[in-house]
Amino acid sequence: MRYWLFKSEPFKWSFDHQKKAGAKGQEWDGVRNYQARNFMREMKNGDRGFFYHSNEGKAVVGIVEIIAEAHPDSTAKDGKWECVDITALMDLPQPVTLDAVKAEPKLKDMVLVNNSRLSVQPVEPSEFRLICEMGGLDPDTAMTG
DNA sequence: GCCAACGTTGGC
DNA sequence: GCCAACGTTGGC
Repeated sequence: MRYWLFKSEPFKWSFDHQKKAGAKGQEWDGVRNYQARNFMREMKNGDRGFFYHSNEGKAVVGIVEIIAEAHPDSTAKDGKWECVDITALMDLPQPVTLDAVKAEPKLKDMVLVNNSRLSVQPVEPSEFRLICEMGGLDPDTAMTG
């Protein structure tokens, strides 16, 4: 099991939208960055991820689960772009802001801090656990429950 | 709204 | 294959 982070501008696709998509989930389409695509190719069903609001909010707001592994992006004209499907699992009771992440020395190596433009990125299990705790969420429930 | 950082494109 | 020009992302 690996852990990830999905970034979205809330006015385009927010965690509320994601929750309304329900258990059938939604394609994480529109990614046109090779690094991000390659990470999606590594994802497995059941992997967990953070849902992060960029620009407005700038905070980790919820937990998602991968429910379909990489497949062609239906919004791409050619076949080289792929995406996964994700479903919303739960909210973070307290969103964990980018400021809070930057203020925590244990999180200084997060991709979120060091490569702010990458929209799909891996998260270390220790980082995932800590952010769950900071957000008031039981890490075991969020990570495996 | 600005701009730094980064990725991509295209001329050579 | 290099690199300048351009476009986009996202923090501020």
